[in-house]
Amino acid sequence: MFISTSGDLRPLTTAHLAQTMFLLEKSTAELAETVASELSENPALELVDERRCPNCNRELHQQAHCPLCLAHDGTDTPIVYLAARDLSTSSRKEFDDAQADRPEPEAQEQLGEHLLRQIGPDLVPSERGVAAYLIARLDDDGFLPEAPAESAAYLHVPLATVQRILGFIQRADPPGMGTADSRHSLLVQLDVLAGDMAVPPLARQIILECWQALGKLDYVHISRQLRAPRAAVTQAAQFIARNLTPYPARAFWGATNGRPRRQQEAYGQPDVAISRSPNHTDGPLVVEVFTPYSGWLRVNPEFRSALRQCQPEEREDWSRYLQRASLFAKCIQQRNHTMRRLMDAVVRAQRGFILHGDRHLAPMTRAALSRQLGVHESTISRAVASKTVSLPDGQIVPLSKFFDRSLSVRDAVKSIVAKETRALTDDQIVLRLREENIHIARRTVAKYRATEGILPAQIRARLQAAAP
DNA sequence: CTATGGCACGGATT
DNA sequence: AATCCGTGCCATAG
Repeated sequence: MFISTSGDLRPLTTAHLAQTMFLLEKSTAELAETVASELSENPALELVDERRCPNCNRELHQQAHCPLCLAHDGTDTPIVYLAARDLSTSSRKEFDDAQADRPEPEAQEQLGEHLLRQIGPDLVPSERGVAAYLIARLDDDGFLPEAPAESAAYLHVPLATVQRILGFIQRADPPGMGTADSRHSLLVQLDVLAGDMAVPPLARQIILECWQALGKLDYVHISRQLRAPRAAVTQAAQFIARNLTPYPARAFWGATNGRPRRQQEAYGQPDVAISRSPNHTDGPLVVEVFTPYSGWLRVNPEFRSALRQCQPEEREDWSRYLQRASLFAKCIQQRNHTMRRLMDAVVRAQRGFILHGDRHLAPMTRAALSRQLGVHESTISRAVASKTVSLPDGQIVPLSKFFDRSLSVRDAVKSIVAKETRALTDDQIVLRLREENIHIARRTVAKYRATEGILPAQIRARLQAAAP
């Protein structure tokens, strides 16, 4: 219905196919670079700064798409169109806002720089390389998976140097980075904190001697083992829970409170934006597939005619340019076409999820979708893997979330636990789910709990007893 | 005995 | 061909 773009879109050559795949797996940001460099290298390629409505092909001026086509036809047929990133009007502001207080796409790298800046002044020049190496080796949680001695051997520097630098890293802004594990990290954080606030005397001892019991919130056991009053233990444990984090890297962004660490999903600008139609909130969903350029690509007609009258010795080079430009333009077109069809199918299938949340995610596989669209499975996989989507509520999620087989069930588990009055065991949760016509094994509930960061029933019960 | 987590297997998915 | 996922079995802790 919206496929009125000019020409034949079937892959003509293997080169065409290969390059289209190559382009499909790029995110919008990466595509921007590719297009820019192709434009600068290839004089035969031209960017025409003129936009047309992808539905009716009418020329557009200021608007992102033509209002006639937005006036909805059916009820929930999605409107899918290409939009130049910098011209997208509706969601632009929200992206900026979202980006302001959220982790950047390369949070890891930024965190690294952040650390280096802090400790830089303390280092002699020869130590900077060591510091950079150590920081680069930190994992997602901020731990150093290898022993300092290993790093020292690898870098051919004295162990003492490594230890000195690690000391700086551990005391830098998100405190406790560069330690071996959560336990060491907590101890370091405690030391840092002790500088400017009162730390319960028991806290350190509990972490040192009752690590396992602490994880299980078993205060009775701890107070017996340390021969300390219950109240003091509880107070110390609460201090730990409130002020320290077992995963130092994650504390870099956002607040440290909120115990079941809500791992907020963090991405930069999305590759696709889904929003409600501005006029009819019940109407079709509006889907913007972003392109990194405005206008469209084609072979420069002047270049083509110049070819006829150029010098013979230049002819070969020129026609090579020409061919390459036309191939590139076709591939970009093919990519955009595939992305539009892909998003159209996805949005049709997942309308409920988009509007009403995780619970309504319909099971959908890449394989089935590839059959529906008549493309190869790997095409879908690649296209899905590197893209993010912003939803009407402003969340930015990876496109792959639309293919999560267990999301809706996990959400059901979450809400059952959230509503429970007494802590339910996994078996009881299985029964509750059965009432909602969801049939899964007890073992699976346990797995889902784990991935959602929900504690086992016994510990939840203990928490409930302590809290009110 | 009950609740839970680890390991590993088979089947589906990518 | 490699990976992911749901599940059964078994060991462990309380």
